[in-house]
This record gives sequence, structure tokens and C-alpha cells, in this order.
Amino acid sequence: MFLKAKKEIAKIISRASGLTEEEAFSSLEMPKGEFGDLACKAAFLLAPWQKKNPAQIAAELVPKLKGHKWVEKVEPAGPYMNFFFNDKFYASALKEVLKTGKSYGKGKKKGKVMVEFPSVNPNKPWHAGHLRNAIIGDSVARVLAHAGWEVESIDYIDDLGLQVAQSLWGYMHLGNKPSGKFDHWLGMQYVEVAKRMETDQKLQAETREMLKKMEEGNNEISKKARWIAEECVKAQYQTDFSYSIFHDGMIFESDIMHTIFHEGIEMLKSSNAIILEKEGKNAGCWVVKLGGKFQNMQDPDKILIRSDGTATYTGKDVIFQLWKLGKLKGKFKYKPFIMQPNGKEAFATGGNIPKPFGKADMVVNVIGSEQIYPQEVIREVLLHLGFDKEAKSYMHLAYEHVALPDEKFSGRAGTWKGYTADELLAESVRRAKEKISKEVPENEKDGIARAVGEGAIRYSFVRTTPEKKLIFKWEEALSLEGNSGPYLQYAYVRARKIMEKAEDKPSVSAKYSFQPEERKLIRELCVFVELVERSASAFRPHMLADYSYMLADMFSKFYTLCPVLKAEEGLRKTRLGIVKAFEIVLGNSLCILGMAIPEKM
RNA sequence: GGGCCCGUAGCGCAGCCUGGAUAGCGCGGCAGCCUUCUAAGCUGUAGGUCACGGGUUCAAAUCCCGUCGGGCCCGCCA
Repeated sequence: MFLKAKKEIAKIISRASGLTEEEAFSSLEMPKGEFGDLACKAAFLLAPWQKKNPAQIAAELVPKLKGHKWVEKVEPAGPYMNFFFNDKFYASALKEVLKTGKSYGKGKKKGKVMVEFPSVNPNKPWHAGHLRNAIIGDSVARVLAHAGWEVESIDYIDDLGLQVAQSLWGYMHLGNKPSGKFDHWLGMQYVEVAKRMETDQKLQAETREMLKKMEEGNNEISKKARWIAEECVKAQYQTDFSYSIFHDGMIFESDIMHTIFHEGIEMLKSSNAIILEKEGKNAGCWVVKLGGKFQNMQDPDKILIRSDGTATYTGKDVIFQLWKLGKLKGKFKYKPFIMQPNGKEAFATGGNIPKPFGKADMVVNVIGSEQIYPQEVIREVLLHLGFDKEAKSYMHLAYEHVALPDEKFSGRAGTWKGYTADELLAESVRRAKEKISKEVPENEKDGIARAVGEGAIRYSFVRTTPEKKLIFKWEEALSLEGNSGPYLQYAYVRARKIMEKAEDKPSVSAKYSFQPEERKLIRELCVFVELVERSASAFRPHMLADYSYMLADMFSKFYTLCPVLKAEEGLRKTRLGIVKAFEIVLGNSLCILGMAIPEKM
């Protein structure tokens, strides 16, 4: 609706000014203050070749811009030309939202995208840093889906890492019985083993030996390691679910090794993408010669296959990414792994069921910004292989890590203790519960506190741009007031309450005269459509967090100034329409942000 | 040696891609608003050399170059 209005007005401007429709369209913006609904700055563009000052051009152009069915008036304001929409426009915009409902803002059908996150080692609980990754990843997956993409959310599980070997050693030899949540318990074993390994050479040798067995597969150690990894992932996924984070599939490293690895290696070797070094320090290794911005590096050669024939981490990753992009013939077989609260089963590799995972048109990897370089290497390899299109749709969503005020999170040192995702949620829920009014019956409090506590954390983690480092502070992460998750939930709950109390249905009157607060709110509802598209194509869900806040803010202002249920008959039904439309749009937005909505607050 | 990210009010952030009207918001401060659809709310107020220096432009927080401060990366580790 808004977009349509914008396009039609651009046409009018184009005809009146001689600018192309594209130029006219991009000269239109939504002004901040009370400058109308649409501001046109085309006069700036016209000034150089008309050799007049922009204000004069605007004044002359304005009379020629009238006559659109949705435009009440056009006013020159210095060099700007401001369009004010009429009530008819606002009524139509409202009706559109009411009619479209849950599909409002939904984009046209696009291709298939695989989003990978958070790929945490399966030997410890998630801490605040992993949580940021997962919340960003889940939100990006949701916004891409709303924008029209077919989304597969996948998780890479490195069950062949040293960390798992160390944890397994702890499981077998430390003599502690598993108790409590398995990932927490296993994480503690890992910290203990890591500490001992610093000085214990025998232990070092033993874990190395275990790692070798794990890689070979088909033995007691490898089976135990896989079991431990799966148990840990199941525990980690309880955390996943408690934050409404969901996946479609889990790809285990051990399955990559015996399913697509050799094919991948052969593909690389037989291409011109990587070359076998005959001499020098990399003799015997297959390397990729880096170009572009890597050219001036001290060593612009990146080894993918070592001289002993094994692949480096980046080498393995290249193969995995090739699989995602549908470049390998090998297929994984899956097994049902865990039933998720959203009603969808999550599958893991290592079973005997085929699934259509992979073959994506676009890949989005949510990985820390410290891996920008290896991720660029992968893109470079794709280019060397001649996969230009794929290289362009290979996206690294780089995010900065979460740190504590005085130290980093370290899995090995155990600085995550006290800051696990589970502990954050428990504390957040506790604080939320304290705040619930005494009038709410005791048996309803837990459900409300859960939704609010979860929403507070999701919002606080998603609202900042990913490239900004996050210093974890309880007061900020768990904020329940102001620009916070609960503020959005509160606005939504208020709107829903009005709809519940109203006995009549909303119905937008053609004769309604919209108040300034109402116009502002409806205008903001219109923005949602374009915003979903922009947020998705930039892989920046924080834009929707920001938007939701502004939307809720405008509703709060409307709420205090415009009574709905007590409004006179002529106003009431249309205002109910405004409330309902707000409920729909904020609801859609909160859904994309993965935020739970409490029954009441 | 090279590369990437961050620097906006006391604190935490948005705006930068696509340059334009008084640089927005929250917390904290100060002053108000609950017999009125839920005060997890609303209103008002104070608080800013947009790190610094150049450049481009009619116009720069936004684009370009440089400097400084903070973080990260460049391994036959993962």
C-alpha cells in the first residue's frame, strides 16, 4: 500500500520534473518530524541543471504534483516537497493490514538458504557468547523465512575435536558420576581435564590416542565419543528450546568424514583451485594461492591438505560448504534426533533416512568475526573452482564476541561458570517474576515470568548490531524497562487486552478523521513491509528489534492519548481496527525476533 | 608487513550501505501523571567538539585519505 503510493507519486514527480521514475522514487523518503508522510528531495537533483536554487524549484514544482487519490496536500518547505496523505490512504493501509494478517510483510518466494549456527563444541553448556550466536542465527533464519526464503537451519557438531576427547577422558577416568544437566556436568569434567593437561604429559598422550581412535571410527572409543557428543547436544538443545531457538538438522563431523570428505578432497585436487607444492616450506601440501586483499600478506598461501594427506580445518570446512551449495554427490542419511517444542523434529546425520537438506542457493554462516579470514579463504576457493555465483551467495555473518567486564569467556578455563545460557534465563525469569503484580494469581506467574524473562534476553542480545562487541552486564541483559523486550511484550499484551474486552469487531470507517498519533502509528505499520526485506537482505535482525521498539513506542503514545473502548461510537470501531492492525504487525515482528508473548503482564 | 571491526550525551545503543530539514532512543538525573482500555506505562526538562585532522560536495555522523585509541585475524591448531 505504502510502497504502491510511493511508486505512483514517483511517477507523478517524474512526469512533472523530467527525472526518471527511479530517480524520483529514490528521492522520496519518510521524514522524521511533522513534515508529512513522504518527503521529496528531488529539487536538490534538479538544481544543477536548472541553474536555480532548490527552494525555488520546489515551489514551482509543487502545484504540478497534486491530484493523487491518496494525497491530501503537497507543501514546499524550503527545498523539500512534502506530501501529506489523506484519511482515505490511512483507512486503506489499515484495511490492508487487517486483511493480510500473519502474512503481512511476507516477501515473494525466493530460493533456498541454509543458515548455520551456533556450532558449539559438544562438550560444555552454552554460555552468553554462544547464546548471542544462536539468537542472531535463529532471528536471521526467521527473517529470511518471512522475506520469502525457504530456510534450513543447521548446526555443525564437531564430535571429532580435541575438546570432546578431553571430556571423554574425564568421563571415563575422573570417577565423577554424571549429575544434573549433562552439558553442565560434562563442561566441568572438561575444565578439570584441561587444567590437568597443562602439566600431565601422560594425559596428553592418552587424549591424543583417543582422538586418533575417534577419527578412525568403528571402535569402542569412537562409539563412546559419539554417544557423549549426542548426549551433550541433547542437553544443549534444552537450552536452545528454552530460548525458542530451533533447527532442522545437525551435521556431525564424523559423518562428514565418511560421507562427503573423500569426494570433496578429490574434487579439489582434480581442479585448478588448489595446487600441490613441490618445494619450499609447504612441500607436499595442497594449497590455495590467495589473491585479492590477501596479496600483500606475508604468506598468501593457505594450506588445505597437509603433506600427510589429512585436511586442515579450513580444508574440511571448504568441503562442508561445497555440500551445502549442492556441489557434491554424496548425501547424508539422517535419524530423528530430538522433538522440538515447535512441533518439528530435528534430524541428525548418522541414521538411515534420506532428507532433502542441502543444495542451497544461499549459505549464511553465523561465525565469530575472528574467522573472517578463513571464511574469505573459502569464498576464494569457490571462485577458483569457477563457482562465481555461489561465491556471491556465500555469506559470513560475522559477529563480535560477548565478554565479561574483566575477562573473556574461556571454555577451557571455565570462566563461563555462572554465565551459562541456562543461568541467565533462570535469573531473568526470577527477576521477571518479582515484578509481576500481586493481583495476578500465583499459578499464572510462572508462565508469564518465563515468557518475559526469555523475551528480555532475546531482545537484549539481538538489538545491537552483530559487529559490536558486547560486554555482558546483568542489569543490561536483563532489563525489564524502557527499550527492552518486556516493553514490546507489554505493548502487545495491552493491545490484545483491548481486543478481548471489545465485544464488537473492528471496522474501518471511510469517514474517519485520523488523529496525529494514529497517523504516526499507521505510517509505522506501513514501514514493516520494506523493513523485513531490508533486514533479510542485509542479514541484520537488529533492524527489526529497533523497529519493534519504535512501533511499540508509538502504540504506547496512542494508547495514552486515544481511548478505544470508551470512545464514542463513530471512533470506536476504527480505533479497534488500529489496535488490531498494531497487534498483527507487532505480533509478526516479535515472531521474527523469536520472542514469546505472555498471556498477561 | 597486510587485513577486518568498533569509537555518537555520565553509561548502553540506533542512525552510516543509499550524504540533505532541529543527530534519535533507553538507563541514570531533575520535575510531573494511577477513582479514566494494565504505571513493565506516559509527559516535560537538563545533557552531544558524532575520536581527531584533511579532502570531495551547494550540503558530511554518513563518502574518500590519513592519524589516534580499543578489539580481532594472517598456523601442516581447531
